[in-house]
Amino acid sequence: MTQPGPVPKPPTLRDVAQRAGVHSGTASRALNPRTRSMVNSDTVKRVLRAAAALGYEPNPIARSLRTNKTHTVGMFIPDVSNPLFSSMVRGVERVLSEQDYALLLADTDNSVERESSLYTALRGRQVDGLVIATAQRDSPLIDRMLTDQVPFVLVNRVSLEHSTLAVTGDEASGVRQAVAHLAGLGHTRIAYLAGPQRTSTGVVRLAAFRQSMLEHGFTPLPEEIVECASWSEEAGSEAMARLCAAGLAATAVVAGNDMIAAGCYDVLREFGIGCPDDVSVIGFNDMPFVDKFSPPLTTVRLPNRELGEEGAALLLDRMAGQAPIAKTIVLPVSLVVRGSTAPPR
Amino acid sequence: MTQPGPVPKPPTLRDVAQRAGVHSGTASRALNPRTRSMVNSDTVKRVLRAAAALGYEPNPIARSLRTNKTHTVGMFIPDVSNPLFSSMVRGVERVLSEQDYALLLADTDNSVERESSLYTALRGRQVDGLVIATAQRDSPLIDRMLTDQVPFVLVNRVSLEHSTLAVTGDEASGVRQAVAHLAGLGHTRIAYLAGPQRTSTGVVRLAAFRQSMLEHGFTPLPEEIVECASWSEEAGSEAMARLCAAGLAATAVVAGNDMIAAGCYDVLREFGIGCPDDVSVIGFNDMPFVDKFSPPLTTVRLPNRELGEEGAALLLDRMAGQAPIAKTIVLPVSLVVRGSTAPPR
DNA sequence: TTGTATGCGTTATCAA
DNA sequence: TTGATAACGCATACAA
Repeated sequence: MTQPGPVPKPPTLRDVAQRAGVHSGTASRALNPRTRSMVNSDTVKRVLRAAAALGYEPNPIARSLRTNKTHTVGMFIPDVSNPLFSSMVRGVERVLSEQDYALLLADTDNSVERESSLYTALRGRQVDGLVIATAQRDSPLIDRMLTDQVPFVLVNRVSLEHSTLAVTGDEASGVRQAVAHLAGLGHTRIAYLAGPQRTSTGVVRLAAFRQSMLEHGFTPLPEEIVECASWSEEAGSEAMARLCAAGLAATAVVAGNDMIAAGCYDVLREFGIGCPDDVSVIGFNDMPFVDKFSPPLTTVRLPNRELGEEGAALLLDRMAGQAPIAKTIVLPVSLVVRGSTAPPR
Repeated sequence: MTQPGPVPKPPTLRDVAQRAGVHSGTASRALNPRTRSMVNSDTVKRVLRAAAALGYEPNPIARSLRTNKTHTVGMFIPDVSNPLFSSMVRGVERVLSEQDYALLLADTDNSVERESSLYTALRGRQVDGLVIATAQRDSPLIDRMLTDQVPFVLVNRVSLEHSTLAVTGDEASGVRQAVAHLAGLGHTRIAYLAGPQRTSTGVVRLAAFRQSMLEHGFTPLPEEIVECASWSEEAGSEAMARLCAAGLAATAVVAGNDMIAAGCYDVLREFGIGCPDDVSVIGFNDMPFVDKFSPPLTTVRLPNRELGEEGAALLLDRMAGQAPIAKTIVLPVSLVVRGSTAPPR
């Protein structure tokens, strides 16, 4: 059994310098790839060898204090436990870790207050940049980042007020594909269960729906477009119930996302309305297990993980001064046709 | 339109001290609750006022350099995009942020090498502690943390070799409840689709299954216990197919987790075997949407978020020197009975 | 090409 | 109770 014993202090730059027989400044230059050219290649070799022998790792804290860079990126999301966002987190984390950046995660819980206090905390920790996947439209976050001049990129949302770096799925195309698919099946009366209009995604999708309907020459009745209180199953149920109560004449329903579609399923079953026999349903996001629904859900797949990856890459470029201040990357989305859509009868 | 303009440098301790007419050392003591008692209460007031006026925020980098504490905790998980883990992350993040700790997330992707290099990276960043939710049994991670004497807590797993801090669901009870439920319905031939035995969870659940069967006086045939290559739907399908190929005599199947159960569903359908009519199925985890399966999946619910919360709290205690070095907290689990289980016919 | 010196913003030690 | 001063480990401007 090994004794606990004190942990030996990690070697510092000076230890390395001493062992290599040079001064710490030289060791610093030799170790830093960017300044390495300033030093004799023999010396470089000696320093490198000494560093390796001692198992030297630069102390990022000290480095940060000196350089004002932390090699750390913060990410704001409403809720990690939502698969939609966790996929983005995964993408972000993956790209960052490849470049030796660390990810500081902040769950805002959809609270603007919490977002604000977390922002202060992250700023205090001197994150070099921020990935924003929260989409509350009334949040002052973007303004604050702009005045603080901290590099950031919006993921899965855009700003209507400012031009910024952003990576987003082609929401409009997704909605268009959904409507076109239904139209192709012969549907003409299509209802829409919109996500909350206080979120960026909510308004973008709804606008795209209206536009798509127009393009097909369909004119949805006002009561056939109902806004959900949140992106949840419960809100979806509630909205769908309202739709049914109003006397459902539509033969198809497009839901703002899969959660809402799931709520929709519940109400359909409750009312004894068959899917897809009586009404077709389309969701959004292609969340895990929606292919196991009965019937399996037709839905629009967003490249969430890629969204995160592209966002992180863009931010990294920006922080390196390689990217413009504003630029929007739009990633393609695809309709995944499953069993919840069929011709109207 | 406001001009970009340079961002004013944030005020430092010396700015505060100057404004309060004291020395920076005094200001430091006045600001720090722990040392505040050493300073005249009038002076404290002056300093506090000055700090507030300037909007002073201590620079955590400088503080860390001095104190060797970063107020940062790292978390290792196999995959954030798995709802199981993302719930834990949420729990951890929640508790940490309440105490002004930040969470550094590290996705190991089930790779021991990646885990190792991420560990080096996080150590370098001087995290004050670690939450470990990866469960590869052959990983040297625990040994390294032990020798490095970095505080850590295991979540959703235990170490068979060392005694450590750990928070886990009552896996054995979960399995027992599952088996008891099936036995109560009249099943006597129960098969088990085990998770990979290189994971801690995999072995714990399998052992519990064997034990539970024994307690009921049931003796599963060797071919009725099959190990899946991973915790995935595909692996579940494959294992279930093997079970069927061997001539399925069991009337019920317990799956190592919900993913495996989902794979099981696919094969059942393929073979034209009815669930729950011909065979009952039980999963593990109660993942989102398993209630939407057809039939809705009976499963064991683990308090994943609470696991994360308790883990973080325990780690915080430990880091404050308030918790013992080794202690296991076991959280209760519950069986959620849905449509995939019924009496055998 | 290398050495020297200084400072990043804090906390802690030692005097006063 | 307060002030002065020295680190913490690194990067860099300047000198040699």
